[in-house]
Amino acid sequence: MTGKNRKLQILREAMSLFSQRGFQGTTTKEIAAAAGVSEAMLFKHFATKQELYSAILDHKACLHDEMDPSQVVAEAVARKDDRAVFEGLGLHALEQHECDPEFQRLLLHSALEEHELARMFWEKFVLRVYHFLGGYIRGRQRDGAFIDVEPKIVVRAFIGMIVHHSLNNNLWDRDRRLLRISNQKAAREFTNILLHGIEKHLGPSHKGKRKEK
Amino acid sequence: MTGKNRKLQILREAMSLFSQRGFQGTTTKEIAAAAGVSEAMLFKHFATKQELYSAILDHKACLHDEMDPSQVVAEAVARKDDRAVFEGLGLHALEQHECDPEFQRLLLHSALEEHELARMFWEKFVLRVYHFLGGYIRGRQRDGAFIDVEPKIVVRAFIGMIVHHSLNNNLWDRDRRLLRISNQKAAREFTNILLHGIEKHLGPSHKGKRKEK
DNA sequence: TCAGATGGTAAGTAAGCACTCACTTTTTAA
DNA sequence: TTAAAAAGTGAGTGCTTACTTACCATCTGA
Repeated sequence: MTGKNRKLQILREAMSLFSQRGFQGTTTKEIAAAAGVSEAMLFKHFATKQELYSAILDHKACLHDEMDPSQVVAEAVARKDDRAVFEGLGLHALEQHECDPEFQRLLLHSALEEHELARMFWEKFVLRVYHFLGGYIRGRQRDGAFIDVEPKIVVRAFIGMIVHHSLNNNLWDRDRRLLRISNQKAAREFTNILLHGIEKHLGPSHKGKRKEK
Repeated sequence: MTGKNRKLQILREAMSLFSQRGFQGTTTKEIAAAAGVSEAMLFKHFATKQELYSAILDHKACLHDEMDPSQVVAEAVARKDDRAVFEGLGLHALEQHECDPEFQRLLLHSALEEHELARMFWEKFVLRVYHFLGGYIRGRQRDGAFIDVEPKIVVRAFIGMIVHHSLNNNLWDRDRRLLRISNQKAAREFTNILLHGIEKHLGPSHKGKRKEK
């Protein structure tokens, strides 16, 4: 097998094992065995175990440059179709998480271990999502379509529903004992809640709640 | 120092270190040093490192028997004050997380490492919250106060906002670069969103959205 | 045909790990 | 007062870890 390919294979196995057991919990012996080579070979490609972790970062970084949230729902944004914007973004995220659950685990491990990967993801991805979605919400507030809440709070609320749901699905409750719904339904219902809330709208002759001081 | 006290002290230091670095990432030497004793002393109190982890479980388990979600907002539930129920529960959770951030980290580590602690927390706490809050929502739906959504989905949405916000605050964005709001405000705003959504309610003469098929 | 690049390994090494043992000091209580 | 129990430790033990060394086998192109 060629050097390039072997290197990639080692990297993939390392990512898989790191995501399962964390950085400290994974031994170079295990990684080498999983990749079907000797430890010596592994250390020919990556001088240290740390370097393997950094390589993951490089490998994933390029992946996330294309992962631009604004692209996913560009058309819905243009049409100002709020439902399509939130539902589209939510569904996209849920499916991303579902088809690559390893990455979510890897991120969590790296956040707990305060690894660079977590910071990178934050800077390169999370900030951008907040900026993009926050901007959209601000625009719709100017249109008079949304109530006057700090957009960041709305973003946090929506991302919270989505991410928490994913985290439940592939960390806490993998066999879906508590809630088993399709990604489509989840995205639709969360969007519903975000846009309409759960109280029945009784028209303007409301029972005069909203005791906002 | 008496045996009981020393044992407790070792346990506390162990919890603190496990929450920072995980089970695998913490050495018995470090724990002993933090507790100000020799490793030999540590192993007199806990036969193995694993036993230390289990002891944490026992130590925290009793703590969470009193931590009954229904107690926190019992009075609001009786009054059917939806806002007070959700806001009260949310605020309680946020403050719990803020005053004991170690526990959240510990839980995450144990979930990733598939430790018993995570399963225990799930069974003893998460299930109960879902049951309690789900029941309340179902009741309010029967009252005609809430729209007809699967209550579990609403619970997941709300818990998602709260937990994700806490996770941001003490894992991803500890210096609150992205969003810095008080727990009160967070609980209030999330509750607002859950109950009312973010679209402006234009009364019944609505622009005929809701294209639900 | 053969030098050197390439892909690969068995067998180390030193440090670190969980855990033990033989032993000393302090406290307790009869 | 004293003996036993309790609190405590220094110096290991054997195993595992990240990483190295010295070496083998198979291509490749001049």
